[in-house]
Amino acid sequence: MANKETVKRAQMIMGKLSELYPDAATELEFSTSFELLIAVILSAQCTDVQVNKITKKLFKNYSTPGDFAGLTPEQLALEIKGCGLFRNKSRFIVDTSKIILERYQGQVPDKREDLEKLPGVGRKTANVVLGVAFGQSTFPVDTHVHRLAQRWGLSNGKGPEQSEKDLCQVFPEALWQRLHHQMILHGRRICLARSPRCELCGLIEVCPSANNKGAPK
DNA sequence: AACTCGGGGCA
DNA sequence: TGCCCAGAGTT
Repeated sequence: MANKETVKRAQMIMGKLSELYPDAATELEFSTSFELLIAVILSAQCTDVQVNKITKKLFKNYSTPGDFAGLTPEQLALEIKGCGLFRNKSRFIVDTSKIILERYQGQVPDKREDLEKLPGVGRKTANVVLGVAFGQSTFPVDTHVHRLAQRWGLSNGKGPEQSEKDLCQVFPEALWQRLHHQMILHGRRICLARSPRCELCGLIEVCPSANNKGAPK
């Protein structure tokens, strides 16, 4: 359990983030849970804007797990160029579509254990799908969220799963999805991985790592 | 634990 | 023009 100081700092951070990024939410556009799943797989190491361009085009020609299961990875690779890692992603998507078709009657599973068995779906992707498509309370932790949790002293550097646990302890459940997006925005714009732009940061009074004083990097 | 995939975004 | 990834799988 987090100590009192940590909880208090978390509350202040939460307040600042809601001022800085009041409307943060997923930018992924989708009309079915399957389309969301594909979009999230495509979004690895890539922006949501770029993913939206690709999925929009893609789903004019293919829309169901059956459609994608009928493709070869090489065929699909041609359709999803532009979001990076396309050979891996096309293989993941074809294999995942086959499994959804054969094992889950064409429906995207809504249980974590099932989602995480799908090729290309790890903890972070499963958390996004569970949260956005199925309305479950999850805190997706990517590299940005993990890094900020360390710098803010809300977690102890034992990997993203530990960050997820710790963040869920100190932040109210109703705000997990929003905080996830707020932290991603802040991580990309201000709290950069290599050289954080503390001079532009609105959380400088609250951050134990601000300007490299003390605390985790 | 380190490596791989890849084109967009940004300095 | 070079560097870093809005991750997950493999070795």
